[in-house]
Amino acid sequence: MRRHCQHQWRGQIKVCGYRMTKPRQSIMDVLGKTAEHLSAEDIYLAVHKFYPNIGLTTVYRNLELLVDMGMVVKFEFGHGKAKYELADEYGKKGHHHHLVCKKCSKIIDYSDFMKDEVQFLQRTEKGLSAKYDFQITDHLIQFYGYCNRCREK
Amino acid sequence: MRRHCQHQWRGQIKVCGYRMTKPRQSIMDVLGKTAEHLSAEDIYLAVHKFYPNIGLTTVYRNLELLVDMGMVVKFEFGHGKAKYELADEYGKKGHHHHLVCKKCSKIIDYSDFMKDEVQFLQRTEKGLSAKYDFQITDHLIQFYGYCNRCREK
DNA sequence: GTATTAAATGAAAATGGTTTTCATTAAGAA
DNA sequence: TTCTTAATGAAAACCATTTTCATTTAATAC
Repeated sequence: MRRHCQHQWRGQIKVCGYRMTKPRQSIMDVLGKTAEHLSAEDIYLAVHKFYPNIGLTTVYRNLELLVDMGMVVKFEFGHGKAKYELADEYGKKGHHHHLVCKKCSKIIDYSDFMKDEVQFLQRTEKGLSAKYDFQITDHLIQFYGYCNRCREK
Repeated sequence: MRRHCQHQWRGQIKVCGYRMTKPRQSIMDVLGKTAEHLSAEDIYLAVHKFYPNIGLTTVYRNLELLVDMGMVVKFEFGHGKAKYELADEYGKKGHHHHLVCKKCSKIIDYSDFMKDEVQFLQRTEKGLSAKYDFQITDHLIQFYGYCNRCREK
């Protein structure tokens, strides 16, 4: 897969038989420009600034579509609202995981220590697939705890 | 921590300044007896059979309390309802993780390949804590995919 | 450019898991 | 047994997300 690129997005959507609409484009733009982990409402508000006609429903619908197409990833960090980010291949962040603060909900992206992780995942996925006859397509690795500001000194 | 044991539960609750009530006891009983991953409603229905006065509200309230006390773990597998199980130290399952089928939502517990995992976690947590000044208390590792019945052959 | 047609949209209503409110009950100490 | 306060249950509220449905619009054909 290639890097973040509008033409690729558009192409992908066309190829899949969908139309390139203004709301669709706007949502992708917002996701492409932020480094944050946005909720549907966050995205709605951001798009609303330059495209005030957008409806929250449309945001949800398009996010679902983009997630299905693999261009966006949905995360549930456990505070009610789902968060969305561009998939590795479409965003500028590259492959990363998250540290989640249990107090302030701050989320830190990290992409260190990935060699270890890849090794661990390869071995484990192989072993699990075989033992449980289960086709693994995906994994979730998240660390929870307290960030420096929330930790009692 | 010690093994699954009613007297420990009760003691723990008392020690924390809470009262031992019939609904509380019932919820712990249900969680202690099942091997499944129960939702609040599942627990409500199970308790309801032998304690028909139980209210769903009470189930939610007590689950929250038990989670706070660390006796129960809450999981969000991503299909709307949270699932609950006894914490490692209180249940009979021991430390384990989950394989989640994206189609039928079946959840398989596994506790194999843990040596690798422990190694990976130790190294990674150590590295992340230091680099991001973040106190890690907890982690979530989950594999998603298709179980043998849902996988197109 | 215009007509055509099905996909996409937006507003409002519905959904459904979870939380809150509040009057009542009951656990545990005195 | 009394007393205090935590705990309970029913009903209502909450709130993120989905559904409904009439209207708009992107993309294709003319």
